[in-house]
Amino acid sequence: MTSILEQLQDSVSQALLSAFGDELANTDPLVASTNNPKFGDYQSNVALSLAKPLQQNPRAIAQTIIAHLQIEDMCETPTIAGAGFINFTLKSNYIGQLLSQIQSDERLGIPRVQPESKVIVDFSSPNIAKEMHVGHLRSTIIGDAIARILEFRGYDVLRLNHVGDWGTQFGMLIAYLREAYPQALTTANALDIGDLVSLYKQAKVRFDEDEEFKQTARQEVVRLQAGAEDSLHAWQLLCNQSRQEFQVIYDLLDIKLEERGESFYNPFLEDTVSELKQTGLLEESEGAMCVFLDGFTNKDGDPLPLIVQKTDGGFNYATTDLAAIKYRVKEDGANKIIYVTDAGQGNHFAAVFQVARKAGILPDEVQVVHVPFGLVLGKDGKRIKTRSGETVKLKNLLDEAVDYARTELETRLTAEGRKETPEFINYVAQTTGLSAVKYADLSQNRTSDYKFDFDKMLDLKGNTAPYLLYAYVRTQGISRKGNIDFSALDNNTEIVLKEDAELVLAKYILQFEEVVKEVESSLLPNRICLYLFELSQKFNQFYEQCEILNAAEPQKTSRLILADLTARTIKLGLSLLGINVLERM
RNA sequence: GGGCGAGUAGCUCAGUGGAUUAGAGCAUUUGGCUACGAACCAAAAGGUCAGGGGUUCAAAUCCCUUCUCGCUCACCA
Repeated sequence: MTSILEQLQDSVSQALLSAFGDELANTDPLVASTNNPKFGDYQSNVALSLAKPLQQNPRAIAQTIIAHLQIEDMCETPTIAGAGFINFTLKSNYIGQLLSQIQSDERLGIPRVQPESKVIVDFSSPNIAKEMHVGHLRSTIIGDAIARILEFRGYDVLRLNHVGDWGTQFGMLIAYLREAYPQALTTANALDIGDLVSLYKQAKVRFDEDEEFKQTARQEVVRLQAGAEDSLHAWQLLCNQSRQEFQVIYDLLDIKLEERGESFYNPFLEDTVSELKQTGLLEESEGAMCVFLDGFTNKDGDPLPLIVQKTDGGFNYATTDLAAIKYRVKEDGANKIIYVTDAGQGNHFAAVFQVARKAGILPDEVQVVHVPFGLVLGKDGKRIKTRSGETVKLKNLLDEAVDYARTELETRLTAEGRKETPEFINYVAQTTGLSAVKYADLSQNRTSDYKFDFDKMLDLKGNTAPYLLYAYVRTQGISRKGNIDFSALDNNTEIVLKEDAELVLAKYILQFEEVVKEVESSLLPNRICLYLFELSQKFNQFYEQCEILNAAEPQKTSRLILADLTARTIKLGLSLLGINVLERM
């Protein structure tokens, strides 16, 4: 289905064309929904912007546009307000028709993109031998939501987990274990992940303080990259152990990912560097092989390099990222590559993208997008640091969220005198708790820093997952109470919309398509959250004001359809965020 | 010092050029359960959109500038 917004845009564009000719063929019709119901449902501001080029009074222009508009089916006669705003009010029978259309469609009228194209979403990407922390949580939750949205829209999405299983940090750990806990390098699961984390910290301290150890660690990386068997074996053991830990989190959060770590690109690193050499971009500087960048300078104003081969001969993450781009373009056939990482890596990606373009590794027609997100701050507003100690353990965090939800649920059950099975309680607590964590993260604009606050995150009121879940539960309560099968509702009945609350809800349901399409390009899932929250509010108002089960026909069926469409929109919307609904809670 | 980002109600945040009155939620105050689940709804109160210039018929939004805060600036990722 073409969204109402798109229909109006097309109509206004057509009217501009027939009224003023071809010069206005590419003029943005400036249609948007109104921010105040007294101005109708949609508005176009195009007349004001045309006043100067056309040398006419904007109200006169608006009048001319209206005279050429052909939208009798959708709208009442448009009106002119203020300086020259054109206001559109949808006809209620047209709204009813649209609702009937989406009612019979599993996708609620939202089309798939044509033609299908391939998108890689690179997200989560924890580091081997380290525990996942809240920063990975953001990447994981946001990346998963973006992948789900694009999948729903019909893109061929490849979800890649670019795990940190290579590089200097790794040599550092193996070098340290070799001297401190050699058995860990030969025996599976000799240490648990918590030990590995603290050993990593110790190794890091030595690496920073002890020049000799630093050299040893770097040599270890080189040995690894050269394929030394004992190093590889140790590395494999550590990876497997970490992998099991990650999977616990992914299972809990219902995240599907294909692991393709940095090491995967190891065989291609040398070729990548020689390719750069052939293009003439490569230069040696202070012993390292670099490509100097445009627009990046150091303190003295000199150009900054992207280092692709270190003085010791080892490669680094820039090399890996370049090799990964090449592989993803040539082998995976990606049309677009999305990287979901923290905003601090903005410079790195800008540099890598620039070099990849220059070197011809990244063709013009392939899009690369860094999707940054803000820092994770503690409740005190200070950064929760990755490498310097105190991190929130993800598993504990998630468990705590579920426990909180369970306590709250049990209190409520007691207060209401309800008896539920332990299975029900566990399931509801788990869904509510994990949803709350995901939703708290997704409902904020991802570019801003994220203040990590248990109380706020687990608050069951306001713009939170439980509010939406509860709105959904209410819709299902209607069908239970009235013994009504929503899916069996007659979709040939004319939908009658008379009350304000009905109309407001109906129009808002129809805007979901616009929101999904907007998020598809902006990659800001918080827009979906905001929409779902407002939809739930409008439903609650409708629910409060309009009797449903005891209404007379044809109101009753119309209202049941509204309830069903609300429910399906919430369910679909939440599924795009990786959140499951509950029938009862 | 350079680059990037941020500064909107007591708190957490929406809002990437449009309308007398800048929006939510939380917290505060008040009202509503013998209609489908009150985890709800209704109402009140709360703002020189960091400051100053500019562009525009129209600026929280675009440009310039100052201030404050954060992230980042070659062999970690």
